[in-house]
Amino acid sequence: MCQGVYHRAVERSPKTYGLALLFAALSDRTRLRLLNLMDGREVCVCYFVEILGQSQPKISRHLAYLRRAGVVAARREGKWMHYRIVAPAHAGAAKILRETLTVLSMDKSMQADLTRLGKACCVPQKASALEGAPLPVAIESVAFSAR
Amino acid sequence: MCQGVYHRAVERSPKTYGLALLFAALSDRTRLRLLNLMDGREVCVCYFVEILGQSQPKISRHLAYLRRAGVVAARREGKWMHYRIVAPAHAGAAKILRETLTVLSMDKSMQADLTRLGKACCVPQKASALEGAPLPVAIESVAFSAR
DNA sequence: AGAATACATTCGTTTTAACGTATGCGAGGA
DNA sequence: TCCTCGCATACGTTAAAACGAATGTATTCT
Repeated sequence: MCQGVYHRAVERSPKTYGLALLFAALSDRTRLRLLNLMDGREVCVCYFVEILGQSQPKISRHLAYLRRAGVVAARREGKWMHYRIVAPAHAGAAKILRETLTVLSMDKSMQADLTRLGKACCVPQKASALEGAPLPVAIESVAFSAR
Repeated sequence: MCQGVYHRAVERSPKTYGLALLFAALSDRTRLRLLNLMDGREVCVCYFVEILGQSQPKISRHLAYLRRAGVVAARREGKWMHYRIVAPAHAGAAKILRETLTVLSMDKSMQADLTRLGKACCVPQKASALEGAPLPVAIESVAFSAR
């Protein structure tokens, strides 16, 4: 408990602070990379760790931040946790998030992340850490289709 | 010197970090209010202090943050400093900033700020602190017209 | 039941942000 | 020239973010 901007946002003025909350969630490169990977699909945590090449607790903490900000939701499937993007309650925030995802999709390094996700899924033996992990699943229709 | 996200952004990876930088700039309610007031016009600092009802150093520091983030620019006119929104270098950031301004314009508290700005300009004697202060000037054509 | 797997959370530390207060500085005005 | 005004910046404090490392917790496997 006690998460900086998040907490200040929740306690104080009701209006527009939801927006500041969204922006705080988007103000970290790791979180932007996670969101980009989740754009249009539901992804298992182990893929994030593999693709971003960063520690599992770090990934998990950033996902928790996004979850508290109302930007993603989690679903358990056996041992695995799947994360997906959800539309924020604030309609304006939802618009901005969509715009952001579109902008991210044009970034070269973000495209590279997606490429690596594709490779990790098609050639799982190359990433031994992903043996048996459930593949990312497209969820265009679920909640927050891109574009 | 040494400004958190800003500095990390400048030093590290070249790509997409510009976006995280923009989002950091937008992740504060006071800064969102300032940007909303500057949407489509150039505004003198004294008006920000008057309208937001917050200390001058606080306003000034937030304006400096926005300036370092490449979101606003300042112009001196005698004793007064005028601030205006400029398009960020990153094209995607510019799109998102425009979207954000549009979303802000629909917020009730942001509209209230603009109303108070209008009143402060038309009835300067009511706000004695603004005697002689230069009026905000529309700058639709300059750099970053809304919508 | 016990071990292993896949994540989440906690702890302690370092970095950064936000703020009030005080001070500095440039541009008129007396 | 000194003084004031409008604003920027420095200082010190408090709160919060980010991280590595360690630990906790479901779930599955044997």
